[in-house]
Amino acid sequence: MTPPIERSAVLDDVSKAIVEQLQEDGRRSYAEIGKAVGLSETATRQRVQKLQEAGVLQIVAVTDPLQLGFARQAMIGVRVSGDTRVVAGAMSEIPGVTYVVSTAGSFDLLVEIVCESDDDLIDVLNDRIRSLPDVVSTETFVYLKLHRQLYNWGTR
Amino acid sequence: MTPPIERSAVLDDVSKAIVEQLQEDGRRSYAEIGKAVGLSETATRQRVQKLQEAGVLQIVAVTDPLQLGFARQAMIGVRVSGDTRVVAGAMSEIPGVTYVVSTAGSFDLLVEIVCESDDDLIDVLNDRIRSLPDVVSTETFVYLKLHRQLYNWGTR
DNA sequence: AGTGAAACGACCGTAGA
DNA sequence: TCTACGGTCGTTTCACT
Repeated sequence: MTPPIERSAVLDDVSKAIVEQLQEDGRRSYAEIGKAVGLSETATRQRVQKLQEAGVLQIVAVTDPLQLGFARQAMIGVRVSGDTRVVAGAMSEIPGVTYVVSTAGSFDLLVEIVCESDDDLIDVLNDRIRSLPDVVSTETFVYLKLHRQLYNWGTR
Repeated sequence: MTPPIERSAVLDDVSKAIVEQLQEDGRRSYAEIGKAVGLSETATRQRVQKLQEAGVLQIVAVTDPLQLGFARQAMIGVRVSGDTRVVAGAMSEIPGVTYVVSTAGSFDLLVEIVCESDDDLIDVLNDRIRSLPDVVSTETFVYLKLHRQLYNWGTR
């Protein structure tokens, strides 16, 4: 007898509803959220706290780079010789690097960069990324328009 | 005479400090933030409100896909014939698509997907992405490990 | 755009089912 | 793990600089 397939039991329906509320407004009061999901203020607060401690949920301020004067964004595909983890660690330390992920495919790493101008982008690419020992080659994809950016998936 | 170069005057130093506080904890009280940046609670709240209305700042819950049972993530490089904007719009509607950006380079679009399994990934890729009229070809980069993810850049 | 004060509401610990 | 409750603190409005 095989056990029934268990679907991500991390969040029950009530917690999902709570998270949805917080995705709309991260500062919504626990009392209001509780009213919406049918729970007391205390219980709501306890659930949110547990989710945060478990690292499932975090409530943070998110800013728009364009509005802060960072007009240039790009994704860099990187091919690496040797340990990708070491290179990934080095990449993560570079100012303006907002995203580093190891991948399977024709790139070993994908690295997202945010900067003020084309000149900054060239500087970072040459001085900080391509100059790293194990970086074999890179390919740059300059952002033209961000169409969609979701910080969450899986709650609705 | 040329005017002096103006550096993103959207945020003065005080507002930057406020945003930094909220990046650490999106629910930190305005009173506490005000104390840290040397402003009254009211003034602090007014500044945050203005930033939110201007779309510079938003305070939201961010969840970890892995902990919610979405074990498979991938970036898809897409080559498109015709209007990339139309294709980008169609991509944005696909469930599990968390990121869509138009790029200059050997891909026209970069699309990030979050799903539960390899089977789901194959389904989305074939049934939803590669089946779109103007999609010429795709290249998939399956995520092995997310090293760094910043939701902000430019405040510190 | 900022402060300060007063009324209100949210937050947070504790107690108990 | 939930509800109930009271003390404390944060939020909100308003009058004013």
